[in-house]
Order: sequence, then C-alpha cells, then structure tokens
Amino acid sequence: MTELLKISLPDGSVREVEPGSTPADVAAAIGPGLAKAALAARVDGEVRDLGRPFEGDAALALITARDESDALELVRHDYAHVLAEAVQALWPGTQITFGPATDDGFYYDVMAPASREPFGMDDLPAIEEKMREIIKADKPLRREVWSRQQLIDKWEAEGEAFKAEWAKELPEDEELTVYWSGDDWLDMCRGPHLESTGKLDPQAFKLMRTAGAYWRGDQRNAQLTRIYGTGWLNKKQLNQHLHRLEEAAKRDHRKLGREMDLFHLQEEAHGSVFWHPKGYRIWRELEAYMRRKMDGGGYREIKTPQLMDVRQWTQSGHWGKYAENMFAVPDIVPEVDDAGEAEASPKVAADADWMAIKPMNCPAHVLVFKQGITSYRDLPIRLGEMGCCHRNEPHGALHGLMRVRQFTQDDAHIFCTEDQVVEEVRKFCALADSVYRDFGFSYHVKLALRPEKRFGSDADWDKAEQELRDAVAEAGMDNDEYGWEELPGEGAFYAPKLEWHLTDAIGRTWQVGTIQGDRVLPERLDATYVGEDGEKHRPVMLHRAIFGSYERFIGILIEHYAGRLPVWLAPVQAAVATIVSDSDDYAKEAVAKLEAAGIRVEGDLRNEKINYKVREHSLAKVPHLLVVGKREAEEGTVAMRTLGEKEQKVLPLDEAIAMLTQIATPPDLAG
RNA sequence: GCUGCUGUAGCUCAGUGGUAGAGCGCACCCUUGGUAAGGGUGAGGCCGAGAGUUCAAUUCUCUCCAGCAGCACCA
Repeated sequence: MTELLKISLPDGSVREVEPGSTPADVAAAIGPGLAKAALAARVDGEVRDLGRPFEGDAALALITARDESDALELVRHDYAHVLAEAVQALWPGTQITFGPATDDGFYYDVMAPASREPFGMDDLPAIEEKMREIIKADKPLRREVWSRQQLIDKWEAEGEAFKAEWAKELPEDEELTVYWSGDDWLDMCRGPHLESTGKLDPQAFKLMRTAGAYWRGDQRNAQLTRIYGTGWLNKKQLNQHLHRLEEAAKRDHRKLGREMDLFHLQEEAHGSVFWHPKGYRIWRELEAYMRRKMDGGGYREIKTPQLMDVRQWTQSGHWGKYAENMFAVPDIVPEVDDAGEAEASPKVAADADWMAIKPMNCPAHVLVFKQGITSYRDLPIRLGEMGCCHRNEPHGALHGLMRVRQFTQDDAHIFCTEDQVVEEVRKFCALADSVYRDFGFSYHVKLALRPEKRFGSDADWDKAEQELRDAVAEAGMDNDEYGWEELPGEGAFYAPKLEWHLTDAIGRTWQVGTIQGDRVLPERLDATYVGEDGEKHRPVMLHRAIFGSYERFIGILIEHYAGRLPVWLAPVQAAVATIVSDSDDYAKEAVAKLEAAGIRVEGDLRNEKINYKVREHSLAKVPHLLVVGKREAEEGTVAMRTLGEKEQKVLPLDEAIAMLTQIATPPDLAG
C-alpha cells in the first residue's frame, strides 16, 4: 500500500491524492471550471507546471487569470518561447539564446542566420502571424529532465553555439529541464510553463520593436537581435495597454513642458531643470499650498546648508554608503591666469578639504535638533524644509522631471519619543490623505519590510514594523480600499517604510510619499533629549515627504491632468482676447480688473482672427478664454469659453471675475 | 552604468563627399475678421564636440558628450 499524499489548499482544507498525482489532477477533482481556468500551480510557494507531479505532502494554490501578476509572468514567459519557436520556424538556422518576461511583456534574443540581415521591424508582422499559428495549434508544453551532456549534444548537433556554450557552464548536480512544444521544438528552461500553447490568447500580444543586444551583455561578444513584445492575458488588457501607451505619449510631461513653456533641460546642466516663468508659477502655488498644510500640521520650516564638510557626511554614514551618488567639491579657490581664464581642470592639492553637496536633508536636521537642550516636553519637534538636494544618479536613469540630479523635497523630520511614534505616523497618514485628495489622486499604502542587508536587531525591526502597521490601522487604511499591502525585503537598510503609491488618470502608479521610522541616524549623530527622569534619551526620527520632490510631482501632475491643470495651478488662468481693435481699451480694462482680483490673466490684443486666438489659447491649455468684441465692450460683458467646452457663455465682467476668483481658490482654502 | 537608436533653424523633421531645405514659430506689411490655422514679405544654421580618412567631411570612420527606448539603479 502506498501512502496517500496530503495536499493542503489555501482555504485550509486537505485533500489526499495518489502519489504521482499532479496539481492538474487536484484542480480537476475540485471542479471542471477550475481545471480549465488553472494556468499553473504554486506548490509550497514555488510556481510550477500543472502537470508536474507532487514530490510529497505539499501546500497547493492554483494560479488562474485572477492571480494577475503570477499569471502574467507565466503567460509572458510562454509568449517568449513561442516567439523563439516562430522565428526558427520562419528562418531555419536562426540561433536562439534567452527570452525572459519583462514588466509589460517579453523579449527573446536571437541571432539571424548568416544568409540574411539581422531581424528588423519589417519582420515583426510575419513573426506575429507564425506565433498565432503556434498558439492555435495548441501544442502541449511538456517538461523533461535532461542531463547536461544530453543538452550539450543536442545544441551542438543543431549548431546552437550560444545554447551549447551556456549548457556547458550549467552545474552538474542541479536538475536541468527542457520544455517541449509539441514534439518538434524544445528549449532549455527552468519553467514553469502553461500546459499548452493554446492557453495563450492569440490576440493578446504584440511585437513592439527590435533592438541590438550583445551575447551575455558583453560588447566583445556576438551581436544578437532582441525582439520585444508586449503580452497580456486577453485582448482587452492588450488594448488597454496600447491605449495607455498612446495616452501616455500624448501626455508626456517633456512634450507638454515645451509646448506650454514651463521648463527646459539642456546638456550643460543635464538632470537639472531650468524653470520658466509659467512652470515656476506652478511650483510656487504648490509650495504655498504645502507650506499652509505643514504650518497647519505643527511643522516649523527651516533652511539648511547645501554644502557641508565631508567630515559631517562621514559621521552620518553617507560618505561610506552613499558617496557614489554624491557630488563632492574641493574647498579651493580656482587658479586664474592673467587673461582671467581658469584652467578647465583646476589642480586640487592632495590635502585640500572636501565638501559635499547634500543628497538629503536629514543630517542637517539632526544638527538643528541638537542645538541647545531638548526636553521631552518639547517633543514632538517637526522640522520641515523645502530642501534642495543633489544626487549623481546613473545617467541612463535620468528622465525629464521624473528623475533628476537636482531636486527639491517637501521634506520634514519628526523627532519624537518612542511612545509618540504611532500617533505621529497616524497624523501623517491623515495629512497625506488630505493632500492627495486635493489633487484627485487615489492611492495605495504599502509597507516595505526589512531588507536582507540591514542595521539593527530583529527585535528592533519587529517593533519598527509593528509601529507602522499599528499607525496605518489606526488611520483606518489597512484594507483593500487603500490597497494595503506589505512588501517583504523592500525597506531601507535602516528602517521599514510606508509608501504612498498614487494612481494617475490613466492608471499608472507613482510612488511619491513616504514615512520611515529611523533609530540609526539619531544614534550615529548622537541626538538626545532629556526625559522626565532627568536622563538623556534617544529620540526616534521620522523621515517623511508627501510630494516627494517638486520636480517629480509637477511631472506627475502634468501627465495626470494631460496639461489641463486645475485653475488654481494653471500658470495662466484666463486670457482676454479681442475680436476687433475697437475693443482694445475695454479688453485692457478687463485685464486690469481681473489682475486686481488676483487672477493670472493675459491680454491678447494681437491683430489676429478670433479663430486663431481660440486655437492658440486652447492649445496652450488656458482654462478660460474671455472673448470681447464690439458687443461685449458696449454691454460690459465677456463671452467666456472654458477649455474643453464648445459652448461659450456671455456674462457681465463682474460676474465673470467673481466666478473665476472662486474657482481659482486652492482646494485647501475653498469654503 | 549596460544594450540599441538618435543628434541639421526656437519646435517638428527632410537632405547631401563640393559649407543646406520645408512646415510651424518669430519680425514686418496687407487684412478688423464672432469661437480651433486669412494672405504676403523677411530674418534666422560652426549641420552636438574632438580626432582621423580625403584635394574637399554636416555627410565616411573612431572617441567623447547629450537625448530617446529598454535594462539595472532609485539609500
């Protein structure tokens, strides 16, 4: 008698199955619906093929399209294999290498046969067609364990030099697997895969582009062609994705920033932003808004140095851990020759003192906290700063306003007692919520837990993580409505962190806000307060930001609103445009009155037709266009046209001003 | 930082081994027109930087810089 295997299911039930059974058998036993929907299985936490037998008692969770991230990963991996099979079917002699899943799809690196050019965009339609044939053929994907020598022989026999090279380096003792697609094609692969190609939706993928890539990422090696595709569970998801790409391109803040004359970037200061008057107007409105929020939240604003001696950064630990991202400046006077020209590369004496530009504000805030003696009665102390920081980011990471080398944070550090942590974090949750709602963002709150490499004992981490959990629970945000989720291993090396992920108008997410409880920096920089017992105690330091950085947040806002900023943020809130020059005087009067009422207004008295003016101001995304012709000048009215609407409304100038004043009020000041 | 692509007028882009072109924008003129482009004239360029090949390089080659798309990174 063989003993039955005990398979426990997510609902807590346990099923007993014959040895040799597979997850597919269990799915079938539960019901035909599930058997059909199942894509793969999670066995003791590891994603596996449905058809791979259990090796003993196990915990089983069946993966279906509802388990979106697992399912997508599987499907994309399968698309990659089908892609490779299709390319080889179309062009025998093509060598294949690797093909993983990516964030929105998959790619495969291949080497075209010597008889033809490298693959290009023109080849993609034919490959897609062949992939659909393979999917429709519903070829079973079958796992087999092979020996290393078997693999080497197979690849060498087929002239697959890259695969053979790789196989030779595989460890002898590990279980090596291949996957068959039907009986005529196979690739070596760790898996898992779907049961057959037919489980893929032939209408849910699209090949996007080709790019060059070197074998093993080394330019001394052969050059391969990387074929990129996007892959989804169904056609609807694919279309949504393609639509998102289109929308995103239209909303691109770099394009809108130029068109709306908000800012520019240029080589000489790459990664740093030149803000134009209109862009900086948005910044100033946001800054004024955030100051009101922080003042109201009991924060006190400070300003700290850009440059500090490297000794300070050594003590804070940044010079050791973060130096590669920091800009260092020798504390010297450049030598200038008689012509008044400095050397391009001034000599720096070996014993020169070095300063570094701050990559973050925290150490300086601790230094402010440390001035004088702080009593427990003074805590919590909340120090805020619109802190301008520089980080030398990897050059390939720079991206418009979203990733820059100079940025300004809406930063603050809260120094408090152990007992005050939960309440301070809860207050921050409420503050962040009020801000994000003012911009119409929904958001998810996530807790990033301890990483592998970290400071501090497990007991400290248990405590720190639990504090954040408790605070979120008290704020009532530890639920699905707030997308509450814990992310193991994602925390900072010194502390777990809460993260706020905004969802924008087209469904993309952006991490902006954060709060972290830090016990390391107060220790390193020896921050203390005097407790009720008259002894020195270590405060907890909470690092927090809501916008994250002004640059990035403005970039997100531009894309979120597709350039049509809410009136309170719009650089130009209204334009007064004349139809005929006879109404110039009246238009000037209207502009003056609007300005006096605090409206940001421009007059457009140019000798152009009204059609032209309407088009221009619409493209410039000015929210309100006030048109004045002979009639309006005589009657003291304006014809108001609101951006995005076709109809215009004629109303007395005074009423228009009252209305604009009202809708131009920032959300936190609106009654 | 890695891979691929790109760099020509303020913007979007053509083009060529013999030092350049369009549309939009800008300036001026005509036009005073009622809700998304009225017409004309004109100005504007060290063709990203450096080196090489060549009688001759914006064009070909190499190096560097920057941008774009991915990747890695984002304390």
